Order: sequence, then structure tokens, then C-alpha cells
Amino acid sequence: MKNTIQKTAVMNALLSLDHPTADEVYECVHTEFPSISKATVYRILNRISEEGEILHLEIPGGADRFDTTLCAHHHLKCSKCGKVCDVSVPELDGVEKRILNETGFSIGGYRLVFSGLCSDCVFKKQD
Amino acid sequence: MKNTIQKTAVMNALLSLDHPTADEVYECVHTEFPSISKATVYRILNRISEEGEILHLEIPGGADRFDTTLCAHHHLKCSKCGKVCDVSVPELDGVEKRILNETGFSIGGYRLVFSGLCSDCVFKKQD
DNA sequence: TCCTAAATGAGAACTATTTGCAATTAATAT
DNA sequence: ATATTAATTGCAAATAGTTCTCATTTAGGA
Repeated sequence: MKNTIQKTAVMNALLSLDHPTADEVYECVHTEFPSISKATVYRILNRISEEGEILHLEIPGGADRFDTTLCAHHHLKCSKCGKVCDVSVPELDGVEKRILNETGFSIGGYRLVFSGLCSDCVFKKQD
Repeated sequence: MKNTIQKTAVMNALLSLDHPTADEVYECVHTEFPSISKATVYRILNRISEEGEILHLEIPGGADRFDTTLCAHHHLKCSKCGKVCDVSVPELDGVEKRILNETGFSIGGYRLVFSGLCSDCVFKKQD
């Protein structure tokens, strides 16, 4: 993979943002590097997530997000403020094996997203 | 909610299909009821899933699907043939409480999708 | 320095879904 | 049975997110 200015800029943006969408990455990079194309941002995000440098999260009801934390974890999405946080779920350790035995389905990975209210929004829970 | 011909047709299609996408429902209804509009299919699916009559599943990397099975369960998606199956994951019972205690995040629901190869595709695993 | 495959920019294309609006219709009140 | 009215529909256009096409540029090796 070639080491372009664009790729470096995207990497830096990823490190400065928290679970950004592709568009948020684009906006961030775009302020310092106005000539970058949105297609390039998408291409770089796809390339580096395929290579395992970042995680590509598909959050229900919204744009995909990207995560620089690589160790196994899952996500909490606040349905009020939209914030996404990491959470680990050790309860699921070994669930792949159990399901393989019971159903014959060979699991490569899984995606778990909790939705609800974050601790900030629980308090001010007006509608 | 009014009881229209279109709603009945969508309901019947849902019962005859397995985890269909909105488009699959549309195709199915459309053969017997050519004048139905795709917007109507989407509207009916949204309405009845909001009322809890069916589940609205957001499967990573593809169109949303709808499920007439209402009891708590999760999904296996075969990344080769695209088939979606139900699976129950009792390991997660009570996880909401644990996360509330540890993080203050009040969980309303969660979505768990496993991806991998179904038992059929595991055998014929050419690339 | 030259070469070539990889990467880029711009915008069109695409997929899935939602929306605006005028016309239709089911359910209710008369 | 009929009028009323709010819900529903069909259509087409709009939107959101993402991918693709293709001509041009560029990084990194020979």
C-alpha cells in the first residue's frame, strides 16, 4: 500500500476523532487539506479496515463508523445524543464454539450494538 | 390502523418468506397485486414493526430484513449464500444489568448478528 | 531518471429508504 | 345507506450513504 499524504491525513483524523463516520473523517481532513475527495476518504477507510488497522462498525440506523481500538469489544449507542462508546462483553467468550456444535454454523465474527440512554442522557430524560 | 388490502398482502408475504428484505416483500406482493407501490410496502413494514407485530433487523452490509418471530433471538448471516437464521443467545441474559451497574448506560435493546458460513456452505467451501 | 502499478479527484451512478402531494379509501358518525 | 374525514395509497422526486468510472497524478522500485 502506497504511503500517500491523503492516507496520513486520514489516519491523523481517525486518531483525533471518537468513532467517526466517514463523513466526519472527511470534514476533519477537508479543513486542512481542502482538495481531498470524499471518494478517497472512503477508499482509504475501506483499505485500512480490510487490512485490520481499524475496525469498520455498521451501526443500525446511521452511517458506518470507524474505530481505532482494535481489541475485541462492542458498542453502546445512545439513542438520544448519538454518542457511541466501547464496552466489552466477556459473556460471549466461547459462544462461537457452542453455536458451531449446536447448529453447524461456523462463525467468523459478530457484531453487537446496544442501544439505550447514556449516563448523561438518563438524567435529563425529557422527551 | 386501517385494514387495507395492501396491508393484508404484505402480512401474507411476510409469513411466506424467511427473513425477507423490503424488496423481497415487494416482489412477492407485486406478483399478485401489481399496482402496489414500493413506498407502500416500506410504510407498512415500518408501521407494523413500530407496533411490534414484526421485527425490523438491520443486517450489516445489506438491506434491512423483517422477521415474524417475535421472541428474543439473534441472527446468523452466512457470508457466502446470504441466508439469515435465528439463534438464541442465553449467554447475554442479564448483561443489561451488568452494564448499567458498570457504566450507567441504560440499555433499551441490543442487536447481535453473527457472520460466518452456514452448515451448507462450510462443506463446499471453495472460494 | 524512468517506469508502472497504485492512488487520486470529480462527479456520475447506485442502493436502500423516505418524503411530498394529490387522489383514494376504510371506518365512523349521521 | 350516505356523508365525513383522517388514514392510506401511488407516484415520482428527494435523500443518505457509499461505490464506481475514468482520466490524471504519484510513490517507490528498477
